[in-house]
Amino acid sequence: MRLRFRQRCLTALSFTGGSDLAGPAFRRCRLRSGGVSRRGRPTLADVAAKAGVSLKTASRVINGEYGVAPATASRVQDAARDLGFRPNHLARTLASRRTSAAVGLVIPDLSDPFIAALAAEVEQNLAARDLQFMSASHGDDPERQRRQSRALVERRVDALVVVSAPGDASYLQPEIDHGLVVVAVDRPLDGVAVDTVVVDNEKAARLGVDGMIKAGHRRIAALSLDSELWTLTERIRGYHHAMEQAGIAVDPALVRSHCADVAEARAVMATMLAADDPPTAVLAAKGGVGRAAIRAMLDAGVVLDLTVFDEVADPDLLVIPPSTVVESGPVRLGAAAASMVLERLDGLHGPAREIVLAPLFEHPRPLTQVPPTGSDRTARGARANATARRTA
Amino acid sequence: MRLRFRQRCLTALSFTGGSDLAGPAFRRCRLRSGGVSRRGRPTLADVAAKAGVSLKTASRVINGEYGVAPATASRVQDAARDLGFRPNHLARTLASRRTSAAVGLVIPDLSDPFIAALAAEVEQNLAARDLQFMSASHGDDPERQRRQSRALVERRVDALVVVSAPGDASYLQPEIDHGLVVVAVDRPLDGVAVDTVVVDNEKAARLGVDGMIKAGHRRIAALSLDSELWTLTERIRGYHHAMEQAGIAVDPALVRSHCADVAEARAVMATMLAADDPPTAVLAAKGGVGRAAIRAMLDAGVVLDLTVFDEVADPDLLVIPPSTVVESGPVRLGAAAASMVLERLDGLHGPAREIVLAPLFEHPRPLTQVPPTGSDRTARGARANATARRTA
DNA sequence: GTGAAAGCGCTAACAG
DNA sequence: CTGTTAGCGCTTTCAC
Repeated sequence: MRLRFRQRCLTALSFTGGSDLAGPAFRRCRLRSGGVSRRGRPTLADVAAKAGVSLKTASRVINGEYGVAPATASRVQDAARDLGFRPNHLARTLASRRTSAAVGLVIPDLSDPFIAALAAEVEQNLAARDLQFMSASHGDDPERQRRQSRALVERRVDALVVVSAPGDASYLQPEIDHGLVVVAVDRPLDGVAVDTVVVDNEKAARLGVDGMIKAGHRRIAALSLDSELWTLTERIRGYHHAMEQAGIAVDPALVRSHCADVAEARAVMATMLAADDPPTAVLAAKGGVGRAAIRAMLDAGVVLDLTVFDEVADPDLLVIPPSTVVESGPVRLGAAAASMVLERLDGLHGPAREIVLAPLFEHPRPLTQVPPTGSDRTARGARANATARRTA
Repeated sequence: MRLRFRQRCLTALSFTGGSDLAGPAFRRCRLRSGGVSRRGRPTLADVAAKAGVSLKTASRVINGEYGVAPATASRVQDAARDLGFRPNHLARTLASRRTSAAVGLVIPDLSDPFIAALAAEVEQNLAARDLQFMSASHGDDPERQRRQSRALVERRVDALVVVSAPGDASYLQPEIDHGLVVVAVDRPLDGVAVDTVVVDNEKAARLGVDGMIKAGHRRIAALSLDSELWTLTERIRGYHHAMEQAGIAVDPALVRSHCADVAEARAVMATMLAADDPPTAVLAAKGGVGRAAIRAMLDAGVVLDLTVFDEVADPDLLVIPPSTVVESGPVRLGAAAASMVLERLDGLHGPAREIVLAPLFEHPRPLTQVPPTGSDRTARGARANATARRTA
């Protein structure tokens, strides 16, 4: 096959000499000769000339306007086809004083499946309205977010959908004043009042921890990353609320909300499990942290109840499935954000709107019911067998 | 916190009255008054007027050119800041006769983690060169791919990176002739000779199956989806080659390369497992199909050796980890594609280049060694215990 | 039915 | 150091 593939490729039309770009500045080297573009794209004027009509007539045909004799129209169409004419959307936007029909997506990182799912949904909803979609990643760096937003504004996007990095974003206010539509999704945007769609992450964590408390757990660990991310801090707040409401004193040794990375989370979990008084259940504030906890449990040979967030891909197929999965639902977030954008673009005025979605819960595995007797049960007491369960 | 969030949002600067867009056509309603744009963005002319200088001087300052008196320069800068001026990249592109500094990514679906990882890598490499990135999904529909490509060309992207739908793409040839850089990644592009970076999928499958044969398997099933996708058909070819080379007659009952979807793949696998003469190992040509096979094994209470593709997220954490994972490596594919684009944009001429990467192999679980005696071993004979393994 | 002229927001030569 | 004149590729008046 290796061979076949090579063949197919190399017997195809020979390469036409490469791009007409040269030098790091990508300057077009366009040599005019006789009034028609040498290389580079033909213009509407070229088409008009070839068809022997005026610019305006050519324009009418290309835009499907009425009032052109059929014969003239087809002459123009032939010329356009022969020349490989493609209308220049940039010039069109400029001349028509219309908007660019493009929307920018400012996100942390496209390679995160949660973000990718959200982005895909936004794109699909916008594509249905012929809006082009440009994305720019900021890697949770506020400064990069600012630069990326600026770049998109300079390209005159009609709207910005933002999954924001932490930090102030009031630099967007002037753009909003100048008519830019901004919608915050998954995380609120600080310093500007814009349409927002988020999930109640505090409640999500609170209910998750509550479920574990109801199952009899009292020693519940909480793991998160060292980050100012709104979603993460909300989840840790939810943990504390749930414990407080249940009248359980939080053991500081069980709360590590500032792990540097996933590897540290795993080590921290291992240490907790090896301690005299290990937790019997865990809240992991982020997908990767949850998987780190699972690895630590695997290493220690124990199975604790576990609440994780946004474990998008088949949590029930994990060796130790989490007992509770909280989903923000990237698809519904993306869909809601897209529809807010469209409404604003359609002329909706009025104050910033806020949608707070309820978190979604899944239980790939039933919680281990911990008998309410005694309070210093060990991790080993809560052990369960990973192979005991079976999925539908 | 629910409360706190509301507060923070609603006490922020009050919403300024919405976008300046109205009606479904998104036409700007821009009322001029006294020569300065009422709403809509200020132009360089506005800045120049406010600073009391000519257009060209303002332009010089905005572009950081030399030869402007410091006092003049700062007056212009102040004016620009006060007005909230942002250069119009579209107009700039048009006037300067330079390229748009944008690259289009034409992909099947952003929500696929493999594609998302590839896209993220392309974006990152291009962003480092200040190239804006636009993506467009085609959902493996050739007609949509054509439309999306056209839309990107009309926006005058400098290059197109394509993870192609099946089918002819020779409609790109005129664009290439007009200077568009096109790079195919992960899957070759039919009908045009362009720079290409793919993985040798035939070899990937062949080696994967070969490994299972070497472990003693003879009844090896192959599962794939009903699709013309190059990657999938290559993998099925690889399966047949491996079997042929080993002199094993392929049992047609074990090859189902045209499942309609993942659910059907699961059912097919279940049927195979329940048959008198079940397979002892499986090749699943795609991530989702692999997980379907795992579910079927789980249902049947057996663990067969399994080769899967592109199981990006922690295959070792699956209940039944595949014995072999073949990775195309979305990151290296994306990086290679990006660098090919950059080289062409930097003026590299010459024939289409082809990079064929070797597949990457991982073994989350050692293969079950099947004794070479007898040939009608049942699935039950190859059973293993999922809990016996432990990961590093 | 068709076309000429003006201009979108900017840069690119040239002059002063 | 600064300004003037063209024009990018297209749409938009408004006239023929």
